Amino acid sequence: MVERPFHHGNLRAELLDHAEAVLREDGADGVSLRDLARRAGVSHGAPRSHFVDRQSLLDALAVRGFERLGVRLREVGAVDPDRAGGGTFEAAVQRVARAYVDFAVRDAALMELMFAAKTDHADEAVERAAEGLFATFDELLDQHRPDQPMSAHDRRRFGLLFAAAVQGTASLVGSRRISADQGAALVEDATGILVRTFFPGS
Amino acid sequence: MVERPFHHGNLRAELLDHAEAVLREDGADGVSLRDLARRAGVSHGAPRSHFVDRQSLLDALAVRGFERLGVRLREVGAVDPDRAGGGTFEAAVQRVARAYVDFAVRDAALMELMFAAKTDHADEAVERAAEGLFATFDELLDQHRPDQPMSAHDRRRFGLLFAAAVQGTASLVGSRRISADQGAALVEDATGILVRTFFPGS
DNA sequence: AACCCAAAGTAGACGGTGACTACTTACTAG
DNA sequence: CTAGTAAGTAGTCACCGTCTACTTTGGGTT
Repeated sequence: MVERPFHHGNLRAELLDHAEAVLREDGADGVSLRDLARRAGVSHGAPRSHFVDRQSLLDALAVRGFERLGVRLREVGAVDPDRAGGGTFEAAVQRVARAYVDFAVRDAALMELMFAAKTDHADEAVERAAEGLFATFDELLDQHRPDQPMSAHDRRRFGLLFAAAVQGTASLVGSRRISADQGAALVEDATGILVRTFFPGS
Repeated sequence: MVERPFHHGNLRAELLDHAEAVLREDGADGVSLRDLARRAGVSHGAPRSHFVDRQSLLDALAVRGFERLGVRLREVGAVDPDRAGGGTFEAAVQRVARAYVDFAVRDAALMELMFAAKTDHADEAVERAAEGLFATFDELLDQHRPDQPMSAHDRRRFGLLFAAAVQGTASLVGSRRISADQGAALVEDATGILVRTFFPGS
């Protein structure tokens, strides 16, 4: 790391890292390309080599967010009989729901970026990343109890209902309309209702 | 309305009207105090007499949004036996849910403002307006069928679950993760499940 | 009627920002 | 060795939010 006259290679990632920190601290409005350049010790025009736009920087943050959230949900969502706290399908869904809301609490501003209302047409990479997250939901649902098969129609319903429940709770918590604790209880309640509705036998 | 050298009285409302239009057209980022002043035919410093901040203008928009949404939901939420399309409790809840999502579709950017992730402490007026909306939910629930009384605990649960469902759907639709039609079907499904869970007899 | 005073609007300035352009440096493939 | 390209620099421009000092307006007070 000796005296690099020109930055060498990882500026894009460094900018995104700083941006993530600023985002957590001051929200999306606090994210300025010039400030990020300053933090990276680079001229104010340098970010333009990696992001044509300020919006494209924010989009890249959103993509990262979707990926990070997806990884976290997959970590937590496996139906593992040996896992402490229950290896049932419902337990796995509960863990995913809880992790989703936790993510929204910790990174409320990032979450807002990921689910921002698009006036003009959205960035393609963001859309792909979002679809990837929904695909992760579907993977999770494929772990349901094989003795109670789910029709394709019902799996789709469950996926959407689950997404609405966790996203709604995330939105309410992120905007401080309810507390983080209330959010945790709420999403647990909602998930329980969903599981009992689709798997009455449990 | 003849030749008013100084604007006379309704500038605040006019600014908010223009702001609402710009918000719908270009999103919150497109709302500029100077631009609004220009549209109102007023000097660039004039808005400062009514809004100390750009943020305070946006907060006022959010308050207006909560009020408008509340009015709409009350219009639609009465359990009226004579109403076409069903005077049952479930029908009323369905209409409210549908109106909520419709609002989010039509005014996605405004909705985003209303449920923005607050980094610093929120505006007091916005919080009051938001609480007013939740109070409207509670009013609606008080119309439930008297032959199946609801405990205070369950009413609270229902209110939060309903809020999460409609807000989650609104968020998914507003961010174009699902289409408006999918959102309408989704929120209907969710509401149906909620009603059947809390009023199994229906 | 004269005065005062607060509210509302004007005008100018300052620093910060996103975006654009022309230029330079470093690296790499042929 | 060299040509070409990706990455970074530096300067400029228009716009914006905010601050300050000043002016206009109109309603009460005495």
